[in-house]
Amino acid sequence: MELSERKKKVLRCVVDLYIRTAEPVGSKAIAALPDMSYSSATIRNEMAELTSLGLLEQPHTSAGRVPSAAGYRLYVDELMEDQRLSLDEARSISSAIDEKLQRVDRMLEKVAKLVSQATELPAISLASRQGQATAQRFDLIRAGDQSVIVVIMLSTEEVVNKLLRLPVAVTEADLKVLAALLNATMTGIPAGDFTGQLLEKVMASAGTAAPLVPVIMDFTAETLRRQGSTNMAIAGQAKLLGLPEYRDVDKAQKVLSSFDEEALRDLPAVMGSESGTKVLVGPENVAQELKDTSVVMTKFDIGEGMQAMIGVVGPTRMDYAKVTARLSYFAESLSKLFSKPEQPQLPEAKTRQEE
Amino acid sequence: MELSERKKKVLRCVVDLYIRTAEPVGSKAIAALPDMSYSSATIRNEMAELTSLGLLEQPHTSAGRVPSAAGYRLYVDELMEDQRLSLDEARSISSAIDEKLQRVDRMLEKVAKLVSQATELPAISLASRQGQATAQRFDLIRAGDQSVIVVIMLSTEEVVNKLLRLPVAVTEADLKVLAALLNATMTGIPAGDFTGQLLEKVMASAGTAAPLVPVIMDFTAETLRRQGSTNMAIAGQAKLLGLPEYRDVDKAQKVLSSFDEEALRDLPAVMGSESGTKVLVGPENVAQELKDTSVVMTKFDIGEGMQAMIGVVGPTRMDYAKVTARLSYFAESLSKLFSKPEQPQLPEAKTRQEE
DNA sequence: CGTTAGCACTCCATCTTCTCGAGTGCTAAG
DNA sequence: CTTAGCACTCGAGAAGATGGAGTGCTAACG
Repeated sequence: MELSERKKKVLRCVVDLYIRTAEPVGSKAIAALPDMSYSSATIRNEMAELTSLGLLEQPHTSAGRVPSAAGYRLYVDELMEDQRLSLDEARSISSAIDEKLQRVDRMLEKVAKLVSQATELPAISLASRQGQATAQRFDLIRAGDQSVIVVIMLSTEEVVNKLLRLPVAVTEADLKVLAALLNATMTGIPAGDFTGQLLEKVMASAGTAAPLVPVIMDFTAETLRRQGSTNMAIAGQAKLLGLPEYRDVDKAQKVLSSFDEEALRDLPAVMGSESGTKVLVGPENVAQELKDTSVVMTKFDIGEGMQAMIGVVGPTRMDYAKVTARLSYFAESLSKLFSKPEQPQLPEAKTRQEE
Repeated sequence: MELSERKKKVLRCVVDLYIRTAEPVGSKAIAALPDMSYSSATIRNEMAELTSLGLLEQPHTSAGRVPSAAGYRLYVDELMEDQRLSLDEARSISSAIDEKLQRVDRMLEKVAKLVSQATELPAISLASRQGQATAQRFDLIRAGDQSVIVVIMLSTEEVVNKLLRLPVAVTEADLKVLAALLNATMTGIPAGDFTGQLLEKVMASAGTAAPLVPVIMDFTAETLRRQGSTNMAIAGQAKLLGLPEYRDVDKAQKVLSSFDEEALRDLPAVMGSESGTKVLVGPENVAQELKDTSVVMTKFDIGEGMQAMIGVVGPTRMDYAKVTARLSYFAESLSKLFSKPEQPQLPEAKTRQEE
């Protein structure tokens, strides 16, 4: 069923206005809008029909209308004007991103903070790898008589290390042998296959350096497991409380608690595998706690088999246009930043957008 | 001026009760307490005097009494019964800590979460080093024709690494020379001294590997700077909203915002340098936002020149005895865990306490 | 002299009632 | 098809009424 142009226009106005004011909007308010050339009575009729179509709702008789979940859906999918960032905003965002982002988790924190600032809502950022990581190469550095630094290069191109204290002294020669052994036996093996069996096999050939093996294996397995898991960061939680719909402390607490818990872990599942922005409107939502609450998430690739998502959590009436615009811009900038080889730190080329 | 025993007892009861109920306590409630052998009228007299001494306050005539900041102070300093952990609690806490805590920031997150769970309040954990870190040793590992892994061992005994992509190919020999050069010139130097001058000097001697030098120096300086800074983690923010005093959204928001901002950065300064537990009661507090709010922080050493702090933020009427007991226990367990060499992962010896 | 019972008084929290106004749906005229 | 007009609905917020918890004071008690 297709809506008339006028109905669409009215619906759009209702949503826009509701987004701004957070209060039910009446026919008069719509009629007063600058580019609305009908009287409030006409609008009323249209609104009545939109209501019976399930796109608007009335909190009670004689209150204005509020968009229903279906109404938001339609708005997001069809009616929303895709709001470009102004030049200023784009500039300030990209200069913020430019800073060197060292490690993944630091990066996530930073990004979450930026997104939160840009949207004035709580923001989530997460990154995960698809596929199993394996160790690709081991190096052992002798850091003293009784300490060794283990450096492991992973298939994901990430490098991890750990300083080990030993109860016994080891020689350079020991380490050389051990490193060769590790590279021969423990590379290319997914986390799941680090079993007691493998341990025994490796230790048997390890000679004097045998006591080191279990520790290194533990560390490796742990690291690989961690690689598979999802990192995430949240910022700007307090912003939620500034919004009128969360003046109800109970509601706010539910949402905030769902951050603490692992409830958000399965966001990636909900998002599916395609990149792009998804809007989860109110009841369609992931966690039960998040009625009245929408989640907007953008998924994108950051190279090297990693996927990242950024998103915000806010009231269902949040300004979707603004939020999605900002998220897409962030996503784009970030994936550019990451696909670029880290090394030649070229001054960011002209990637600005028109206003 | 010294209070009579009875006054002390009354004061303690008022605070205890207020902690539990979050409501002004009346004379009758105190008199009804099991080990209170006076009538409500007597208690009333005592309370009136305590009020005129500034230790209690009345929200208004004909409401019960509430401890004043000074009252809390006295309570914390003298009256509080130091509440030992029950055996069960101690056991559950130490088993939680036992898990391997890999990196500092992971560790902080985990600890904050645990503390928050144990106290049912928002918790903060932070760690910082005192003194300047320097690089102690450089190793370069060739990871392919055009990539190198830089491994830096710091004076703090932490090891960091970074994978570098190069625009040019390098040989093992190049790297060996460069590593020697780095170890000769860039070790033992604090972050502040990584100047353009040093860069030029090192590059002059670097030969074919010269292009690598600036990147490594950048990374080193950045790392050292980060070492000096304080890491921190916060958990359980949503718990704040469960407390009656923060049903006032504005108040809650102020406190939660102060987490987001860097307001807490100067907590270390306020804490001074001695180890131990400090209670910052309401108005004595750090940030202006935190009126009505107290902060309990415990500072302790975790070896290798690192100091850590754990603490909670909550209403001034929080259960100080419980909170400090738990914090001290955490602090003790953690500093034990860290002072122990990581390697020989002995089954935790008997460090339980009596009930 | 310290302790306690009794009592008048205060003042907040809570509930009820009332009023006001925004917004609606319907009808009839343009 | 659009618009003006009007009676009607209903919630938000103000105003008022009620009850009870808690106080301070006084006087009696051991």
